[in-house]
Amino acid sequence: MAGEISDDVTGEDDRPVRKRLSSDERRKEFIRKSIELFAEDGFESSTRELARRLGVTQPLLYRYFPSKQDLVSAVYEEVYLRRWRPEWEKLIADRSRPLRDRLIEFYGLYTDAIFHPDWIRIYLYSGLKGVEINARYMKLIVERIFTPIFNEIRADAGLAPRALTEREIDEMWIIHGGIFYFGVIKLVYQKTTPDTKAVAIGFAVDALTEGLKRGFRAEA
Amino acid sequence: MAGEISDDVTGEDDRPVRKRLSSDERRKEFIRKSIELFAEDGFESSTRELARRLGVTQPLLYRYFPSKQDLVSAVYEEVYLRRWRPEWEKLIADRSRPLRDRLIEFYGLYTDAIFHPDWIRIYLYSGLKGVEINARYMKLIVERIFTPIFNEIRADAGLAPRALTEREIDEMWIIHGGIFYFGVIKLVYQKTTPDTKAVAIGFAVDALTEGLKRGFRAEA
DNA sequence: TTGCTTATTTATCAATTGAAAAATTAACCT
DNA sequence: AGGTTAATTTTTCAATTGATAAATAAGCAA
Repeated sequence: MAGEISDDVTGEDDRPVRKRLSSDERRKEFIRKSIELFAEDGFESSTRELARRLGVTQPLLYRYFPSKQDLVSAVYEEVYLRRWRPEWEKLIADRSRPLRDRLIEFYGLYTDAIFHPDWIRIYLYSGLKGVEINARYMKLIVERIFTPIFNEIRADAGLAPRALTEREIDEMWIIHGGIFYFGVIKLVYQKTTPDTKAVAIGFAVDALTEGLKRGFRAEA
Repeated sequence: MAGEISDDVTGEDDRPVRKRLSSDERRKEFIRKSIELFAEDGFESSTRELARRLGVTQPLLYRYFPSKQDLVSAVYEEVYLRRWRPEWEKLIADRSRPLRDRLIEFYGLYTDAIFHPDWIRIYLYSGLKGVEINARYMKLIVERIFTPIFNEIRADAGLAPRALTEREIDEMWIIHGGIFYFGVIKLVYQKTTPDTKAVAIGFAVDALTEGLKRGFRAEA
């Protein structure tokens, strides 16, 4: 019941657990625990439950966030943007390696980043709540992931680069969404192992590559 | 504000709108409006808002459902089970038609049934809430959809029937989930047109068929 | 019409919610 | 040590929630 205030302190245990945190640290703690809590129960979780889990009182929250909605927004920012790795784009475009290897490695890293209950659940919750940051994230996927992958598949097929059509974006969503949905099933509903993930990614990458190339054949 | 009690009455407007409903009708009305409301705002929507939309008072709900949770359960039943069409399975297994046609038609019908905001949102909400009916539904998909589709693809490839491996189930989830996720994007986040749906389904069906057959090649 | 059944409303509760204001106290600085 | 800053708690509110009990009235049967 008591004493669940902090996780790992200095290592010293003769000194009592640090009680007052700096403004910065406390704010981060609120966000960190919120991610955990919102992932479990949704954004309707109470600020009192959040405070209880942090071992502080509920009104303290309002020293750091003007309203609960501001806390929710901070959680969005953290969940969506902090896990994005700019190097993913470089990996996809690294033509010194076979395309299939690159795509499999990219989706391995990408799913390592997002196949966590908190990420997936908050993504779904925020999508359901109709938040605009969700749409922003999807736009990011199209621009920074679909576009380079598409370029590489074109190049690999010996074809000139060109922009994606709406139809091709939809097709890429089928596969990308399939991978995401696989994560939802394996994570939210049951357990998963690294190798089943790898197998699924291999299947998806081949389906994407073959599927898009099949479409290219119809071109002049 | 007032008078949003019923949809279409007799046509007479001098007579006040029908107020009392039979026990059966009222119960159905509660479920019907709940689906609408829960799809919009999630299961945390208040019973008062529900009553307001029906033009009745809030305690009336408790004549028909012992608790809000019972109403939620009734909504699950309605959403999940009422839309399932047993003839889907027959369609998939009808070998008088080319396999690709059958699969495309099946996914056309299936998505016609589930690509509605209420279905998709309630499916996601209930999944996030960790309800067991969601897991039951996924089991239904594997048994009544994946299994027959898999059998047909085997037969189409001239191979003997056999049970699905865990790996093949995962692979089928990638494609099936991709179609579902496509629906989520097109419906929850933007609009869609029938032909973009057909194109996406064609892509997915080919990816599934080719992908599974590719796996079969490794067999003895 | 009269009377009975039951669908519906009125009135009310206790618990929980987000939030504000004021009091307190831990920790840092000189 | 003493004094000051600011992190934290105490106290408190009004609104909203799910739910109950009793009063009312609509519609059917006689």
